[in-house]
Amino acid sequence: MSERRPGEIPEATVARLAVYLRVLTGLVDASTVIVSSEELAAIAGVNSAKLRKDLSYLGSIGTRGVGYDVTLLREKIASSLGLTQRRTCVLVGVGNLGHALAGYPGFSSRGFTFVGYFDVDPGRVGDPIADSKISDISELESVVEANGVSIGVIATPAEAAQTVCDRLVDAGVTSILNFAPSVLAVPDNVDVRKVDLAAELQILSFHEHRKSRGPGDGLVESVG
Amino acid sequence: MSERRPGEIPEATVARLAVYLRVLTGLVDASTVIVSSEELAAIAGVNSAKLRKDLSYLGSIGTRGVGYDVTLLREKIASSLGLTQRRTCVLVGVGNLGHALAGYPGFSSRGFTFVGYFDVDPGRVGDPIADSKISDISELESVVEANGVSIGVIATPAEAAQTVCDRLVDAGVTSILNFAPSVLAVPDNVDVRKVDLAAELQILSFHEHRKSRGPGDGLVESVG
DNA sequence: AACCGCTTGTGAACGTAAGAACAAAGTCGA
DNA sequence: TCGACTTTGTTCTTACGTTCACAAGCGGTT
Repeated sequence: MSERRPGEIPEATVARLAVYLRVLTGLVDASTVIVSSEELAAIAGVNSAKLRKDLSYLGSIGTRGVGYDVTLLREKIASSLGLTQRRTCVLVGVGNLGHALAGYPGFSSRGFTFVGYFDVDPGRVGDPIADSKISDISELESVVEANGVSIGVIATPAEAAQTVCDRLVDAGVTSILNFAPSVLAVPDNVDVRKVDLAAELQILSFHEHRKSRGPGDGLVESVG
Repeated sequence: MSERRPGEIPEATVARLAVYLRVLTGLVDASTVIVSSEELAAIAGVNSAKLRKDLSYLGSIGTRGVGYDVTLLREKIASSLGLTQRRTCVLVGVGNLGHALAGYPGFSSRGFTFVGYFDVDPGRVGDPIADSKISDISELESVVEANGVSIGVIATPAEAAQTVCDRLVDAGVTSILNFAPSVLAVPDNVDVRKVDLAAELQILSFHEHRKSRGPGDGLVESVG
């Protein structure tokens, strides 16, 4: 039992592959040719055994006694993540955060092309954004369908997120990155990842709280 | 074995508590008084057994046969996350993303007070930002120490992140939220959470790739 | 060609998390 | 006051993820 089909990569591993990819790109830029799992793991901030196991899901890439060919490994990871083809995306909700995302250099440099930026606010429509212009939300479906967009990024207020999500899914989008603080309901074939900024701070707050109580005593506070 | 000390809440649970908290705040606004684990789980998008187990770490809060008192539960979660006291934060790196974060309403409304916004660029210093002004990075330490800042948010380019991180830690910050695409090295007593925007898209890309190959065949691509 | 040292790839042990199922404990109605 | 009904809190099972430890395999050296 628990035989993993070839090509089946665990979720936790996928998330780390993206990190390894970034680190490897840095190594390529530094003209590094070979890297050992120990070195790579140290840079990526993980255990070297974990790194080797992660990479083993992609096949036998390294050379025993030597290490990994940096360029080859980077290509293997990129191909596993499906980054050999550019992917088209749309962004919905162009407030502060939406603007920041549109200007984020990491997206286009990593193979993601934004083919549309949408907002409901007529006052914003037509405004320039990242060498393009903000479009009215009514054009969402036609742009998605015309460009075969597979990824939608939602940066609207929480109230609008589910409606936008439904429209994206109906238009054919099968992956969604959600920055709105709300839980999205989607069909099974659609993947959602959420980035919850306030939640991140709250999680840190929890750890601060725990530290300030001192580790080891759990029942300090009187609830009365 | 594996007895968990009272007050020891699993990481996975902590992350979800923040979600429950947000949902509960919505219910309070809607004047809901009582909610069952089934209802709450549905809204939060989780399994109801998981939700009950999560809440059980906070003690026995619900009433069998009835459900949970919405207000009480919200207070319990807030207190567990250490949100009963306001926490002071600083933001370093005021580019596009930094501005968006500074303007994000979810932070101050949830008990986080930003007492400083810093940047290295002299051209930006003094610019207004979120009813405050951008300060020069040289003032970082004094502001952190004067305000007992516990949380630092890094929104600088990748190259600057580790240096900024070191300075924050030296000044006494014990929790860091990192938006820069880089791995931060910190002492054991410091918590780091990272938000890697490009990685999020890459993870979605992986799932798109997997879907397009069709589920079930793992060895389609010829490697030669 | 045979050996030695190094690093990978992996099997097995451990720990954490998720989900099903049920006993405990409360409310409400008669 | 008693019993039926509802929903929590928890136990147990299964799955997933991490880490250790080492055999397998490769390059360099003699």
